[in-house]
Amino acid sequence: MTPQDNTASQDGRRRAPQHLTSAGKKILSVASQLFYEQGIRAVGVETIAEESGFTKKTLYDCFGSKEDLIVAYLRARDDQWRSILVDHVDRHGGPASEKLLATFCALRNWTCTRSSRGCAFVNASAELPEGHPGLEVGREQKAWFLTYLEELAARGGAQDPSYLAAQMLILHEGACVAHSMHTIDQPFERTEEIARILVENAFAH
Amino acid sequence: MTPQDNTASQDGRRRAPQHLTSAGKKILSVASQLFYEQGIRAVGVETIAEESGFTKKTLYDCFGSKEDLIVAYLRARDDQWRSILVDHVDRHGGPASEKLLATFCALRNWTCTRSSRGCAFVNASAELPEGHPGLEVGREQKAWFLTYLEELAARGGAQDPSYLAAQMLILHEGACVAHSMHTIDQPFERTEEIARILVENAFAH
DNA sequence: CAGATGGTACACCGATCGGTTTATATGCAA
DNA sequence: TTGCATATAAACCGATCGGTGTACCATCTG
Repeated sequence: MTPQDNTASQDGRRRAPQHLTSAGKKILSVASQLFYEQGIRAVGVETIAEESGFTKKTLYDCFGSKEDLIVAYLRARDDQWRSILVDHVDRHGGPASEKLLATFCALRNWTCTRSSRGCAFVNASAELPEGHPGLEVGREQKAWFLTYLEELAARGGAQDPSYLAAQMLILHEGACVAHSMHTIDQPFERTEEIARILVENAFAH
Repeated sequence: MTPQDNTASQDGRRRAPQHLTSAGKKILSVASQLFYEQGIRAVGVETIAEESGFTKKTLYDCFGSKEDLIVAYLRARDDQWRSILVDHVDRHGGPASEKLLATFCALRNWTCTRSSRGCAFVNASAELPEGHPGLEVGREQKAWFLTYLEELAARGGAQDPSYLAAQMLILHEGACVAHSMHTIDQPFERTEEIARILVENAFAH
């Protein structure tokens, strides 16, 4: 529950980006940006090394393989989104129903600042072959998020928390895609309006 | 409006897969499956040639480049989804409001038979670099779909057709992702239930 | 019969991929 | 002072990438 603890939570398995060399941190940060903006397969380790100002040797000393670097990238993104989401929702006062709606505001903020090309885990699952350990990170991320929504819904006294959570999740995914594909205007606002209707329904007595 | 015409519509620009050699058709069909199931960048032209039983030379005689083959793949998928959607909705009797809901049934059928790994255009936009002609195919596809939803909504006398269409689009995208990521059970049923609520709201007097 | 057309088989191209190796230099801690 | 950890620089590896060239063969059409 401490501030720096809100990303290490829920379950036993957890990451370890903190005991990275400063070179490792820089490489991971550069790799994350390139992977997200150009696609994982589109970016070679050579490019990552050059862009980060370190050698390929150093990269391999820090991460072992491109596969492990990809996993580190996805874990780091997972961490960032979790903490941004939780922070935003926690700061948002009001009943749990309002907190549920605040998740869409968090999504809009997150998306507009550093996530304009859709969900990194959805993108990764389009690129990575079956069995790649990065896919497991994505599954964990989605499962965690669904559980988080469920807890919010339950805390607010929704009639069917898991049902409402599933609805919210569909909306999140939809907003994310609609935004990244530029199909409609103001996708987050439109989505939050849908969510408001569903939330009101779910909390009706 | 003739049966074989329902994919060549709307605007001037249109494809031409019909004047493909039988070898070309086979190559395109194999490439489509591999591109969709493993990702575009993950599949090399060598593999496509081998799997389809033709030579790389023949592949290049038919399509010119991998880039053009990718575009042909996306166009073909666009065609297939459009005709399946329109067929399904046309066969579905009832008022336009019911036809709007039928689009989710069409999506479920399409997805469960040959589209279990999410939207090909969303996946492509995660993989392809900016400026790739395949991205334009995706934009056209989404724009067409939005217009199609809008026309259905307008025909049914919705209060704000473009607003309702945007809502429906968000739901389609969300259902697609939720299904391909296996995050929740019965995503299409859950999504259609949301849609029903929105449609009822939109047609309320 | 002549000549496109559509195909096979296969060697070959330069570039890039992920990954390794060797040898060297620096800075910090016992 | 010794020694380890963290770097650098750069050559190198086999494999695969997208794409080309050449030579030959079948079939259909005028």
